[in-house]
Amino acid sequence: MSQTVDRALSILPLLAEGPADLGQVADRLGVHKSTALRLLRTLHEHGLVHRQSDQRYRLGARLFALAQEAVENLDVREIAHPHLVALNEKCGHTVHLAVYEEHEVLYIDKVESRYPVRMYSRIGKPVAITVAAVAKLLLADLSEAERRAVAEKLDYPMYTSRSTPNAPAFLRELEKVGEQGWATDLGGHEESINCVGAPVRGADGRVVAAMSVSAPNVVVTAEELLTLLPLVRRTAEAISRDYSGTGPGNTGNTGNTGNTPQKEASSS
Amino acid sequence: MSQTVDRALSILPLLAEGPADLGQVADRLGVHKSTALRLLRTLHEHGLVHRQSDQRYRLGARLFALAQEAVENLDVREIAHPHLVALNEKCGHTVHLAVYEEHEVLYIDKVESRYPVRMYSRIGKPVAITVAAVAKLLLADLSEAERRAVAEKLDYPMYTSRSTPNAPAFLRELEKVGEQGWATDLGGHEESINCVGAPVRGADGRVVAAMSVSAPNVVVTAEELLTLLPLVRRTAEAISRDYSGTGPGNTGNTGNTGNTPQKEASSS
DNA sequence: CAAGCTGTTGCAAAATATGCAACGGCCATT
DNA sequence: AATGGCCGTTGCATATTTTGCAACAGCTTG
Repeated sequence: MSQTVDRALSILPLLAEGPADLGQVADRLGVHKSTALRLLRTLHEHGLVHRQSDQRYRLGARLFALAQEAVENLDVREIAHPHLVALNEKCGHTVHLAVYEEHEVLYIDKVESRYPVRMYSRIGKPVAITVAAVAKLLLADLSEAERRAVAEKLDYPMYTSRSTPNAPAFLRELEKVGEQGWATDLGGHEESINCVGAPVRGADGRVVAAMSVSAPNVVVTAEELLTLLPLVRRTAEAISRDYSGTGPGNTGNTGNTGNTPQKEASSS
Repeated sequence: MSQTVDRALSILPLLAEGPADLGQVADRLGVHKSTALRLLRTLHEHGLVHRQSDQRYRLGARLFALAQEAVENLDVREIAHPHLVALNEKCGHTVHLAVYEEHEVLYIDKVESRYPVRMYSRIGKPVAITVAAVAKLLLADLSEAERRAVAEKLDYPMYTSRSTPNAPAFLRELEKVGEQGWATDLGGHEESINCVGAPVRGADGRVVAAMSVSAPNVVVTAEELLTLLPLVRRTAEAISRDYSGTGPGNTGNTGNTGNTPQKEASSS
């Protein structure tokens, strides 16, 4: 809609691949060097782009800070967090919270396992959408038309032999998940890791987030993990109740507009 | 330099404070609603902004993904990571890696403590710059003029009674840190948490990153933590050697330009 | 039922971004 | 040591793009 802004924003994913110099940016944008320079300068002023010692550009610090602030202001996350911690204290495994947005599912919170074996995942990282328990829960709540549309646009990488192979299988799985109200991922992403998840619902009954407990085979078998299902579901329902209490169905924040409260702090 | 882009980017920090509707955005930008609409649309197309169910806008998912990709492509981080893990395995405490950029210090990697007591901090989060050991290390390497300039622009919040109180004290501390080649934070940020850190240097001897080990009093006393200093310094030097080996002094990446390799995966 | 609010579109005026060409610094080459 | 080439940078005139306006549409509120 706005050409200038469009071009400027196209620089960001480009730099996410790695540092680039002015010429490379201009080429890939298909614009004159001077134009690219001015766009980069504007991005630089806003801290979204940083110029390193060799004069090349890469993504800047403010980007992290923004993403950070954004995720901390998500009210579902705020409400869910203590529940996730409590769940982790009970079972000891890794707990995740995820949301669906714009054809992507991404983690917005995580409580690390107490066991020495940990799994790789990170807040903000897009989820393996075709296999993750949280992804199934979130997609299962979409209308059938939307599900179909999404399912057909996806790739179905075979992470393991138990990964969801194709769109029909995925749609069947989503239907099942939608009916039973919970989901699993049994070695569909990494051979040795299993997950059990449950949905968090708003006041209108729609799924606004999904949570899951994950653990590797070496700690508990899939069957043992499944015994946690009632606990997981109860936790998800507790979050849903808390969440429905605050804002009626939507994603309204707590009302802090205009100033940025620093509620928690970090340490060296 | 580019007004349109400038305005569009100004929307991001605004939304970081919390969701806002069209009118609010237009007002705070000082532009007509239709203008704000078109800017928001462009941001939306790029996924930087998301429209929630109540029609209000907030920061979008792609922002997280971008920040994520960016941090994973930082070569210092990539090189340092195995060393940090190894250090964590030896001592069991939380290990941090941080860089300085554009008047901010921020964490770019973290290995969690193996002890049940953990500390709050998150990758991408700006560091408490006046007290953190890593911040002292990074700022100590700036020229005296820069140090002075930075120190005078800072706030000096008294997190605890042992926080750095003002600019002169901070500058003295930086001088000391620069000379001795290591730094501490003994309860300056949170009363019960101590840190020891050491600098990572590039081939030209300049400090490119800083690492630290942090532990709460309840696990080890400050004196015990200080016995780890040689180990921390050796680790930092090992990282420096690895880092200097790759690119001569700069922040060159590994050469993956044009395609985005998916080297690691997440799980539900 | 009407009034007010919010978001949305088409259009003409005007401000803005664009590409060009020329300059300057830097490194590598001859 | 000198030169050639490369990359980033600037001023300027052209014209493309954005902007604000005014009117419309959809929704909730009085």
